[in-house]
Amino acid sequence: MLAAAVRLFNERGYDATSMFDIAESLGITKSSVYHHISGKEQLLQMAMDRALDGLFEAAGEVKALDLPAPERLERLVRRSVLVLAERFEYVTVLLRVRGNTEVEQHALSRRRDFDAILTDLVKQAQAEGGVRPDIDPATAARLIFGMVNSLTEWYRPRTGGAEAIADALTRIAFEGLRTAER
Amino acid sequence: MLAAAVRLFNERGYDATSMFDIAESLGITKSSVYHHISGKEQLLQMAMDRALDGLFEAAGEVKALDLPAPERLERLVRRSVLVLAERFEYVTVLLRVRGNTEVEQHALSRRRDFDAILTDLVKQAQAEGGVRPDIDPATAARLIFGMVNSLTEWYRPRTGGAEAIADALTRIAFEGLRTAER
DNA sequence: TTGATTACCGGCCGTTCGGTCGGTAAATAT
DNA sequence: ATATTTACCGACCGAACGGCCGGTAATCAA
Repeated sequence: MLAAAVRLFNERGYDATSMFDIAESLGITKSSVYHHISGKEQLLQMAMDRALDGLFEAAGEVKALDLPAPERLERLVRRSVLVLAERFEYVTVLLRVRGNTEVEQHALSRRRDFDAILTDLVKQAQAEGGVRPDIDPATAARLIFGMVNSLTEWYRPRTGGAEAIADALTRIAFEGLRTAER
Repeated sequence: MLAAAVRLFNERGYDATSMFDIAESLGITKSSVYHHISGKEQLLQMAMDRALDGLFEAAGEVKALDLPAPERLERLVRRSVLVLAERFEYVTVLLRVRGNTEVEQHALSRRRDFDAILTDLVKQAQAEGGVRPDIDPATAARLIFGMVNSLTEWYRPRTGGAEAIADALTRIAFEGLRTAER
């Protein structure tokens, strides 16, 4: 049921999806939906938590690695792409909330926490050398993860391996588009 | 009035913004709003057009330049950042629509046209050399512009020059985060 | 077999929304 | 001074929404 709801949220947007729509897509009535969940917001909450848990899990694993910071940064970028691909629809929901309700604001708060972890990792990588120090760490972190998050706009899980995308993305992020000579 | 509406759209989302909200923020009544415009969707339409016109204008100007493709690509990326900063709220609205109505689908169609222009430019740049050929042009175009578009998520026009952001972004996009040696 | 739990349903309620309509007051033109 | 256009308003409408309630049918435990 969560899956059905999330699919509709992404198709039409959270606000534009009615409880009737969700019920209809499951072949039951609206009343029956309320037998299983407490309300529309709970579905949103569950979806966002699923996405956030995946991201923090990835961050935790990478943190535990005994590697130089630039290496850890690259791993986290790559892992984030894979989490996004795995939990695609949930992450898509997460990245669209505007903070209108308390539930949404709590999710935004967790996103900011994740952001802080990233910024810190970039900062470390710059300090250790291996990542260019001429870009503000917070800006770099946001740009790189802006690129990652933009996947929700066009990537479709069916299309093919998330690894190929992760490769292309990390290559651009760390080596850039420009070829060495010309 | 368009500016007031767009501000609210971005604060709470298009669906969550009522015509009453818009009227209230202008100090007039809902009925008065309808004296000036035909409906809520027209406001959305106008906002999205303002954003799209800016982007296509930038694309047209860059196309007219007598420069190698990689150079034109970099200019377009930079110009896009500046357009996004200039027409920030309008672009933000544009990048949030899901295609629920005909008006929205028309905007999405124009976005796809812009995307095609970009992909083509990347392809040319790869053919001329100067941009790494080992990444699918469509993927590269989407990732780079995903990074650009992600600015709507955190950039705030007040904060400071858009040029600084444009510098950081093009540096990452073309040269990458990694330093040459370490 | 019986009792309880679980899944489901039709019908309803209060609210909010986008939009309309008839009419008034101010500004502008003649 | 008068006519016309422009800006605005209060009251209202039908539709859609999230959610609730009382009740029924199926499932399952004893």
